[in-house]
Amino acid sequence: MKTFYLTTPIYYVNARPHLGHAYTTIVADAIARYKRLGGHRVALVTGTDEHGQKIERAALEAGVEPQKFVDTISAEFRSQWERLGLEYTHFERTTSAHHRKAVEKIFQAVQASGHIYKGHYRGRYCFHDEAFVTDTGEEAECPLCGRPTELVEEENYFFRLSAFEQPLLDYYQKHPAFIRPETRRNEVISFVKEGLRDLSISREKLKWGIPMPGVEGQVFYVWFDALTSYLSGVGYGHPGTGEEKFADCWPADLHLVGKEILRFHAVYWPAFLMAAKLPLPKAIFAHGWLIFEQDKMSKSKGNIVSADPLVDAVGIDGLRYYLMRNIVFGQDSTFSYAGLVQRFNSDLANDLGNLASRTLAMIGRYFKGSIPDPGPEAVQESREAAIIEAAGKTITEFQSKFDNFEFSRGLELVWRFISNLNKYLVETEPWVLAGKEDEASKARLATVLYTSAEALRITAVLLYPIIPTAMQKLWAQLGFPEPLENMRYANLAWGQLPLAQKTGQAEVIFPRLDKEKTIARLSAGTAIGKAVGTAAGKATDTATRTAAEPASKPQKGISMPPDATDFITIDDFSKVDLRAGEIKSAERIEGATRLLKLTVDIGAEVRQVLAGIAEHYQPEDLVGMKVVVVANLKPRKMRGLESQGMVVAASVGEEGKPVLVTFNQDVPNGSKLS
RNA sequence: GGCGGGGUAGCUCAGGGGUCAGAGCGAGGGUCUCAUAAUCCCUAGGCCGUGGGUUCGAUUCCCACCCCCGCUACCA
Repeated sequence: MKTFYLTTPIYYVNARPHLGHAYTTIVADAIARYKRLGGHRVALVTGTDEHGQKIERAALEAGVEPQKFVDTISAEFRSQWERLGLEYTHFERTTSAHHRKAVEKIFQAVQASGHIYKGHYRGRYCFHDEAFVTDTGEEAECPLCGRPTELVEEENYFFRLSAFEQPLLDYYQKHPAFIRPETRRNEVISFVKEGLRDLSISREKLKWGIPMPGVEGQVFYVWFDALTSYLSGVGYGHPGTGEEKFADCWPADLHLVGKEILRFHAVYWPAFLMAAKLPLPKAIFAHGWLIFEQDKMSKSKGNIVSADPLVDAVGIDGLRYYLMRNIVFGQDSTFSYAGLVQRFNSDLANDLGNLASRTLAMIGRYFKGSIPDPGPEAVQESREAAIIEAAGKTITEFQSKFDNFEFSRGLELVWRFISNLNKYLVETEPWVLAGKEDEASKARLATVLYTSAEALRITAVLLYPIIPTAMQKLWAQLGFPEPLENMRYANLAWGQLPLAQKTGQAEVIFPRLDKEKTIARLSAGTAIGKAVGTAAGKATDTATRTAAEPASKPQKGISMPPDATDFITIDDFSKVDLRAGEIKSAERIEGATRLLKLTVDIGAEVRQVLAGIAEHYQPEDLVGMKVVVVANLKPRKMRGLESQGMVVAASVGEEGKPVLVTFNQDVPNGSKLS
């Protein structure tokens, strides 16, 4: 059988590893373990994407060579995975020598098939975001930052993406499971149907990249370089043994990506591969984002959640379980400390942990810690038959859910089984049986505790991919000397718990957490970036969206009170020219749901100001209202209209409902606030 | 604007033309005592977004509307 090969994205090193990165990688690790128990050899490649202008610049600002800069951050990713106990077979770096060979090789293959040509790239460019801006008119502003863009032109090499429109559509059609979830697949198809433009794959002005072979002064542009890591990670372009490994692994069985980079994986990547005459990956799964509780954590303040404090609070398995169980894989999910702690207590501590604890305690007490003999079938009752049947069903259905990426559903099934067992113990009352002297009761007691222990054994095997450490502990407590990871689902069936096996040392596997205290502790110490200053710390500031990045939107809501390092001086404050103004007119803007166009009299002049308050204010209610205007804010165009300032409003609640600031007595228009 | 997804109990969601619309969590009450003050049992009376239509009957089908979200290309 071919090795099951899956990948995480290779993470861009302009941001330190955070919970979003950890999420993707944890899922990948869980799938890898699951596949191993399913009898597959598994290759899991993760890594870091280390080229590009952002990196070049961040290194410059940090005062180090780019290579040194990326070495530092890349190492942080590896140490993060180590702290999380994540196992991968290869960590690819795009600055490695063999990756460079792989990029050259695939480029030559694509070139040989005639899909590369030299052309001129002409477009508007935002220097701040280092982004090319398309589909905009003259003097367009950057959609990301609002700053003006400049027209640039350079000679580039292009990939003839347009030639792959139909082949891609055909491929999607023939392989319905290629892009998942379904809704993402629809998006990709509709994107491709609108027509594909050729893609420039090289850059002239960029220095920090892989040089294009045979061409002076051009380096590969991001995706041609980055995506190829999926090939170089399993030996593509490596001389010697690489060939063999590549043949065993490629095509990849699964690329796990965040939804924000799906298009590159579902359109560009297959097109590159088709052009290079390489087989296409079997599946690409785009997961959603973790949306952080906005009043507790705020990206704008730079305190993106790191996985480390979460692990300190609930353990690696607690975090893994939460992410796999609480999130419907593929969908966005709100992340909250309360949810994390609650899941831990109710599912892991109360249900599973307690079941293990009570079962093993009774076996210890009533049978001197040796697995009792359930006796002949005659002494068993319909209750046991029901448990046995439920176990069988759980084993098969759990796998069918997991095979279909429905992790939360699969776990739900296991917990239904666990719940059955807790109920079973209450109904059979082994502690009562233990107090009786007759033979029938003794036999019954043995049956009940065997049943419970055997059910735990099966549960441990099923749950190993999700909560490996805890299940290995349970495994040892059940008395098994060999590692749990050697088990195979194919052999998993009722009745394999060896009789008279001595159980191990009893120990609580999931100690219940004090909810209030844990949440308080988490709220106090989850920020990264500030406290952990290194030469590379600057990278956080330029963080852009990466896989599973939290909070894609500008943060609203109540942010944390500033700590001492956030103080500004009075001079800083006085840079902001705040003026009292009177709203003279207000009207809706066609096609805009949130924006209102206001004219505000600020004394010396009347300004046109656009405000995103249409959802909460009626235009007619605003006229005549005194408001506070930021008068020296750089004008910016929105919806084709220029906004010459902003009105100040409180941002209330999770939705950030705006409440305009006004005065409690009349003030002349133009009064300066200080 | 176009395309796609969605609006169901406090929360996260499932369901699907017809017995009282479901689950988990949370909350309230009760129970046992083997166990991690855990388990187990009972309780929640939710206009199933709004308005029409089809039908003996719609939350489930159709139409319109409102609201939310995603995609609509070269930051990664």
